Amino acid sequence: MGASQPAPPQAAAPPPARVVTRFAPSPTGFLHIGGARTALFNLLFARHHGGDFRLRIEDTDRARSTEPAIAAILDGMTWLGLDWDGEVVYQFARAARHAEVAHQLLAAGHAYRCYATPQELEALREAQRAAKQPMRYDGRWRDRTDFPNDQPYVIRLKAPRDGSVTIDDLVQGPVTVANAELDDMVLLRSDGTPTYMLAVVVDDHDMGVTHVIRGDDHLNNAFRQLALIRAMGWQEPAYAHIPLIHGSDGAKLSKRHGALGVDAYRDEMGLLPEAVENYLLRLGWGHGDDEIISRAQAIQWFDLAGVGRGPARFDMKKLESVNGHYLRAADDARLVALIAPAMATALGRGLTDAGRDLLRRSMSELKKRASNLNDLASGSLFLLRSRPIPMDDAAAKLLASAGAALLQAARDTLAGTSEWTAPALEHEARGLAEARAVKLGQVAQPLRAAITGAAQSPGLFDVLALLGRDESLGRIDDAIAHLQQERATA
RNA sequence: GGUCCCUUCGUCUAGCGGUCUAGGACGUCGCCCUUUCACGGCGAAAACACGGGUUCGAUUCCCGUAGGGAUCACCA
Repeated sequence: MGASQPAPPQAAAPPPARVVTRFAPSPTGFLHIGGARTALFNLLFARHHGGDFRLRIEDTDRARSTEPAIAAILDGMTWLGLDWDGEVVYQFARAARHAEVAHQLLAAGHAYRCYATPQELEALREAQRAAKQPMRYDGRWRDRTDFPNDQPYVIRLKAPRDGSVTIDDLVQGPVTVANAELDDMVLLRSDGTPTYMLAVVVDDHDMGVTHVIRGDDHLNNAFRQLALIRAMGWQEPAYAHIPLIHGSDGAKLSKRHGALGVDAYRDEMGLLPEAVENYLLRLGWGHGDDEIISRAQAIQWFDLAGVGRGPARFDMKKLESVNGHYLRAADDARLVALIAPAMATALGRGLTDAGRDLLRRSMSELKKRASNLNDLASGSLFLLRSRPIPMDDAAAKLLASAGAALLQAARDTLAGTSEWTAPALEHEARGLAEARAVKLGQVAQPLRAAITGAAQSPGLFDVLALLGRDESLGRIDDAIAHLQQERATA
């Protein structure tokens, strides 16, 4: 600790404070996957300790902050169920309070006016760069009192110059930085607005934040923020700096591999929020061999000590796999509702109640064959198509090589079944295959093509049962008619 | 470049001095199930970055090297 550190405010231990964490995104873009994970960890930690999870929008940069970005962040948080406590705090609205603290520091002698111009500082940096010296403010106004009257000035923190500061980071462990490495940061700009460094510290303090959990790109900032906290004599929060997420190639996450808004994971990739949450939780944190972890279990198990110290790579394949798991576990009616819009678009018409009911009844089979909602929707389309349904190339080939005669025989056999159920239909089909001394597949594949328009589908007899007698027979008739017409024109 | 952080299968991770012939998951490959595709089941290949220490004993502790990352604004 530096010799010039002020004494801790209270020697007596304060009562065990209620844990308060916060997620503080700046609304310059959308809520990306890394931010979502940071928010998740903050939420889980707070809930684990029965505390509060707050949300603060860091919109002090007026030029870069936008309304749509704020809306997108709130939307993304809501979708993922990252429910925050209390009101959202907008940092810009607190600028007066921030300035007040800066002036308080100035009055107490913990801060000073600096009249160096931006050009002057740029020249300083240039000289340092040329001399291969570390680039930092040299404190030229730190002890001066000959202030010009009409010149603009900034307020800088008079930070300790000797000694060092150690942060016992809850993820990174003890990290020590010499005070000589830190320069006197700007608290209040010459236009009177607060800098980020000032704003975070004041807001965290005023919001009662006890644990600052954020990306490790802020680790270096923590030391300067701590100097400010100590100058004010405030209670120091605990810090936890979690590693950033990297792209699949190990480079910093970019548009190419995953650094999209979470809305893209929902709207474009068709992922379920609980799957994204589970994947994010496991990215950088583990609990033994557990992979599928519910929110309730996560709250019970989550701890900062379990967070890895190295950056993790984003792996879309695994996310899809986790999504597939949650898709299969999801409620059928919910899935129907989720894919209905996309299906209506593909079909060019809205879904009828009968159509929705058919989807719901088929869902247990459909969802086993999809790992995201897009595939689920496209894989379900054949059920709702209007006759005659379109054939893909594989299906057309299957029908052509089978021939109309076989289809007709199959149609007659199926039509003769006493009850239109999957077991009964399968029994009939097997009987036909046996009578013709062919494998079941010889009969089933052409039928599948006629019924679904594809070479792959859920179990054929389940589909027949689901579609019903009239629709099924009708589709087979369509295929037969098509084959005969082709032969006639050939 | 200065400072700080990190390093177990391709990827996410378990491991917190002997239980490691290093476990799980995704991916890959093979087999089974089977009317197709999936789901599911079984199995295989696949890792402690390197070099020094400390120790009776290092994946586990310490120090280097290499590699990776973060950060050095009147941005956040």
